[in-house]
Amino acid sequence: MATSKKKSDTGLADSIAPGNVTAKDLSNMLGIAQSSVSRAFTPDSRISDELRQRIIALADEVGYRPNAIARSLNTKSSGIVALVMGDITNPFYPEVLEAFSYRLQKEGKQLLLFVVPPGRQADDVMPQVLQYQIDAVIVTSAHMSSRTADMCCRRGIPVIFLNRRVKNNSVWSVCCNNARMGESVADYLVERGYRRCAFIAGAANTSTSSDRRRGFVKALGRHGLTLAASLDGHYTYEGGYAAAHALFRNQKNDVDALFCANDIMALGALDYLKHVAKLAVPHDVAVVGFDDIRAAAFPAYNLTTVRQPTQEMIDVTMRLLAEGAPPDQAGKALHEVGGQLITRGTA
Amino acid sequence: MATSKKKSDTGLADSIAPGNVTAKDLSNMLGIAQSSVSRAFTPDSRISDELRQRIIALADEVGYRPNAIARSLNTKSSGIVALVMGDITNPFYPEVLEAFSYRLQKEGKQLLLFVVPPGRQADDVMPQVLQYQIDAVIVTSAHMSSRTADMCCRRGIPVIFLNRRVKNNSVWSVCCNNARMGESVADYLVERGYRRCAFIAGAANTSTSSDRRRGFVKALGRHGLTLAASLDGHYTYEGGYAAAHALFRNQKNDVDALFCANDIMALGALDYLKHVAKLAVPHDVAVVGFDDIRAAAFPAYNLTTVRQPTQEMIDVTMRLLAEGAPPDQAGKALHEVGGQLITRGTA
DNA sequence: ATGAAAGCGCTAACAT
DNA sequence: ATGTTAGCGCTTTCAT
Repeated sequence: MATSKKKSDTGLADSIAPGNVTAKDLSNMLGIAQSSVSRAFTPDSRISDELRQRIIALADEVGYRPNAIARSLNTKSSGIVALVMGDITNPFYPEVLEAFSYRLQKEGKQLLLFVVPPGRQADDVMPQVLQYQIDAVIVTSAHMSSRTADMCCRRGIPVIFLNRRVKNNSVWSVCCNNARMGESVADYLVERGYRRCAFIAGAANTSTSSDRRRGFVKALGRHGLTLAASLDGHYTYEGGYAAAHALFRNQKNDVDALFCANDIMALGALDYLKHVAKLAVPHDVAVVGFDDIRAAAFPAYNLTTVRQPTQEMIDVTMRLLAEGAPPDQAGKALHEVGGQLITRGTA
Repeated sequence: MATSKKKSDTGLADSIAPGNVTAKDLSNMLGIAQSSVSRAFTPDSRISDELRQRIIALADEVGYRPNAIARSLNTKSSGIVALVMGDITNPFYPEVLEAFSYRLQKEGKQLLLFVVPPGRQADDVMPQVLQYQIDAVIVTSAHMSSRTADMCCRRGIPVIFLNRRVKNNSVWSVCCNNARMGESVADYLVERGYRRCAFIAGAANTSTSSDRRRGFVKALGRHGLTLAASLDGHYTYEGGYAAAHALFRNQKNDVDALFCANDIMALGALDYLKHVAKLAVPHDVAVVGFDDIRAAAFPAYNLTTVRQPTQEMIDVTMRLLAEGAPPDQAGKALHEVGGQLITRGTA
């Protein structure tokens, strides 16, 4: 029981009080240079296979792993990607989050998450985020000022907007072809005989909502129609519900189809129409959403919607990250990937 | 326009090429010691108010913020809390995530998120996580071996299981009073006249599911009843749907009430019962869930369920983190907070 | 109260 | 291929 109580003294780590073995400890135990230990954990570094094996073996035995913080300090890259997300209440975003997490894990990167509270901006959290030598910032469903985006850019931190188009051309945007899909929805509804089509918008000022609306209106125009109504549903369930309420409370028949800028609003609208207004969907009124969240396929809703190509959007995002280049001034800062109309029971 | 192009040369940071101003730069500009800059950003440190003001003022002007990575390196604490989450598909967990994120933001801490893919364990990601000098690990809805938990503990990293009870007494558990609420559900169903009650379990081996079941069975026993059936629904929508299908496909009337170990299974069961089996809920069969996710209140489901006190659970978790102490050997490693039965239309 | 100097644990030149 | 030596940007003694 004569276990020595010395610590970091002889350089031989006590096997009884492990926890934080360092590269120095390891090198002492093996009688080699500390830098060799570092090399053993650096791919493509000049070190003999034999030495690397010995180092790794001992490392496994004593539970050594390089300290990522120390590494980050001199490489100036932490291996951490920040994801700034508003509106996590919308089930679409947890789906994005899940996919993103898997993707980053595969690349050995970490995911630092910020949920932006309703009514606040991504800007508020950025100063904090930037203290961590983040490799990149992905902003989704949240607003960030050009000023802040530029600040990141100047620090060499790429900023990518996912599911938001942004004017600022020091950042990338990755989106679904929203306007085009808006057109598809209009074409589909008109083809099915609907003529008095309304639009339930998401949050004001969001490109996704206005792009979808623009395409929708444009295609209606091609059929000689105009928008029967347009309300703001704030991208929330409650907003969709309230919009449907506003449109149908008087049983007036001005509207026979509802295109909602996202699914969660569509669910809210459906719940009002079916359970409160007691209308028959799609007979009395059709409803179409956008995103194709999981619940859209539940029998209770069975929602016709536009599927966002989440996986492809993330693939593009990761590719942009890997390239690391900021968008060229020329302008092509927007990447669009194609959505798909999924027809179910509501339209 | 004679802006000098020198950089980090005289020590005077160029105002045209900022990005990474360091404490050293700042101290040079002010003709003071770098350690004073550090002190200016350290609460309760010995520095005159006057000097601190000057430093902060300049820092704001040039956009200096202390490098969190460098700070972490010598304080050995990164200000980052890791959240390891399985099953993000269950809407309950995004709700937890949101609340947790807000809470950590309030304390100035960062949230590192890991989503554990289905079929894998939290153990797989822990070695990676530990490289980052994490302040604590919260595990929710995922399994982690005692071995891994002990490893964290030995490194001085507190591990807290949220919504999972665990035998290992080097970690804390924070749960709802699951067994008690299971009893409440049974009492409620029996009181409403249901006699042939089935249980749809979550993932096998999870304490939450078995605790809820145990309480449920116990209370049924008090009323002289036994469990009419018990199936595994794996805590998923599809699992709940499949379980209901298995129980009701033959229109046999062995069961008149279903207690599902979580809400998302209950939604699956409800969708099958109402839209496929065309049964009347709650007339033909009652359904009760657990969690009180947002969708439980949607008119399409209107689910009677047990509300988990998410906020309180997180409060307790944060308090444990602040205290930092590992559970005392004596055993009281489990914190239970009270749930609440929310009666709606399905039972 | 402030300055000087020694690390935190690693990576990245340099040597050899 | 390996060892030696400087840092990365801070915090923290230790002086003064």
